[in-house]
Amino acid sequence: MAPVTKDSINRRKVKGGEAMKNTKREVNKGAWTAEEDQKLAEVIEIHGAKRWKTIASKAGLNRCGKSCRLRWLNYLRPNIKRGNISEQEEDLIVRLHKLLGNRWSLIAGRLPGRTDNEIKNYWNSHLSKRMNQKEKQNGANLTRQMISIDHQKDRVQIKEDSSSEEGATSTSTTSAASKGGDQNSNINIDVDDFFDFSNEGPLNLEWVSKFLGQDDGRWFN
DNA sequence: AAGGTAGGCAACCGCCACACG
DNA sequence: TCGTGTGGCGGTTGCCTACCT
Repeated sequence: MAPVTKDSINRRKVKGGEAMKNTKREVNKGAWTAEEDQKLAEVIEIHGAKRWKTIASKAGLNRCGKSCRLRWLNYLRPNIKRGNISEQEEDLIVRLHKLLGNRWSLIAGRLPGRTDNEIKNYWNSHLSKRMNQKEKQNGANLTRQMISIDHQKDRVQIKEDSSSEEGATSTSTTSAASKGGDQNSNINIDVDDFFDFSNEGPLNLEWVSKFLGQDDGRWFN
């Protein structure tokens, strides 16, 4: 299947933008036009990317603030990458998903220029199917590491989640270990430390491997 | 050639958390 | 403390294109 091209998307935008107007509430919905994009970008350049409701009104767009925010973050934002997800990025997505689950915003935070929406779409359309195939190949008994965050204690706990193909799931909790500690224990670490990426390169896989030590090879071939 | 189907992506929806008065 | 507004997030939908029969 050939990818949906940018041109085709833009053609769709114009057509859909007109067709999907919600006249009852006088709020535009559906695809964005190039004119709307330009207006939105101009207003954000002046006022900054905050107070989305104000931005929407200042731009003269019959859009809600949420729609403007989404459009900016997923499409118009500078330095945004679109398409052509590299093998390295793909590998990182898979590893992070194993660690974090469907926390797309957190995963996107590790991939500069990528949006949570793009990663979510990429996962749903590409990786999830391949993961399912891989899991079937590897047998019924799987071990998944699940992250849980204790907001009261500001701690992150990584649990091993053993599941079978029948869907039975049991979560075992063993004694806490220090960060990067015992291989057979759950890991209990500091939230700020865990999500502090300031000292790392954007695609540094070492910290992922620290938690997923059993996976030292690529996921897909 | 025409209709059906799957893939892919943008955008919307609903819920939740947080800030502020 | 409570109500309201706003932003953020994940799930889901809608629609177009390319491929298949």
